[in-house]
Amino acid sequence: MYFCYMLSKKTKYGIKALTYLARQKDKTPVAIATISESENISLKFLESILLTLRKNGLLGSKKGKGGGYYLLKESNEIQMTTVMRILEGPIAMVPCVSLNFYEKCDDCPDENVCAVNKLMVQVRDSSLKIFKNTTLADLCNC
Amino acid sequence: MYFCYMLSKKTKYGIKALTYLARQKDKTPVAIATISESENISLKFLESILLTLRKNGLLGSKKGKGGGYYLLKESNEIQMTTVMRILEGPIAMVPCVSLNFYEKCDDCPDENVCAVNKLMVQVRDSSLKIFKNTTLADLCNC
DNA sequence: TTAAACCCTATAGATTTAGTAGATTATTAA
DNA sequence: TTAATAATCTACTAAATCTATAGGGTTTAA
Repeated sequence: MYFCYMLSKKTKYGIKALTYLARQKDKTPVAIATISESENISLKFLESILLTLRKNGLLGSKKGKGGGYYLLKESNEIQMTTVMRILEGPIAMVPCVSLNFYEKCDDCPDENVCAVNKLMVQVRDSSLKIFKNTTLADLCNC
Repeated sequence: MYFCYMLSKKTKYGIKALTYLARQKDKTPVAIATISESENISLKFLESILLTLRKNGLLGSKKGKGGGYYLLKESNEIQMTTVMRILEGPIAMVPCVSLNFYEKCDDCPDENVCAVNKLMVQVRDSSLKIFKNTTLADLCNC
């Protein structure tokens, strides 16, 4: 059985890594290898994930000995909408329903009559609400 | 920009075809080609979609001249949970969160502490609620 | 005889999930 | 000051899987 609109491992691992960093007491850098071992994530894959999180302003990094990654904000200031948009892309399941990345369907003459649009608008709104009201702090058990 | 946990065209087309059939006054069979032209869906693709909907008990079919597909139930009796599960697969975005197709993640030692699990349970519940409370009739503007 | 569903196979292209190899940078120890 | 070390960063490659069709032939009923 295939899970069709499935969460990618990229996002899954990214969230796990972020919560790992959120559980740290201070903001001293944590090496990729440390997170990789603790969370059972392929090192090189995690490397690329943390890089995109850094490039999108969620993480800071320090090179060289004693280096690693650290959160740039407090964990209760990081909404899951931000995380999801960076790692997974738009929240909407159809482009014609996306707030930030709207695209018209070429097969659909009128969105206001489209059943798919009507249904997915609701799904988008409810998911968005959850992602907005949940922060990293809510997820990291601390 | 890629939509990562995107709705497949299979599901999209399937929902459109179902609402097309729901809008018919009587239950006389409608040919695939008719739906295909009206909804701008590739004929052969639609063929396979309608076939799976029939095999899963949503549609009836009639072969030969004047044949086609028709709804087996009233449109207000067809929940979108059923449609989504047939076309798209499990509602959950992660196997470890699925009600009907649960699978443990091999990387995750304890689901009760897992941030991804915690978040996705909420998303599953809210999506499920929408799909359960929406029927074909709600979507077909009639 | 014709029009329709049915069934099987193949496939280009995209995406995901990595793996491999090496470059660059910063710290630390000699 | 220099060399070693440890870390991030960059770029290429590749297997596996999934999507969205296309083609062609068979069966059934009017």
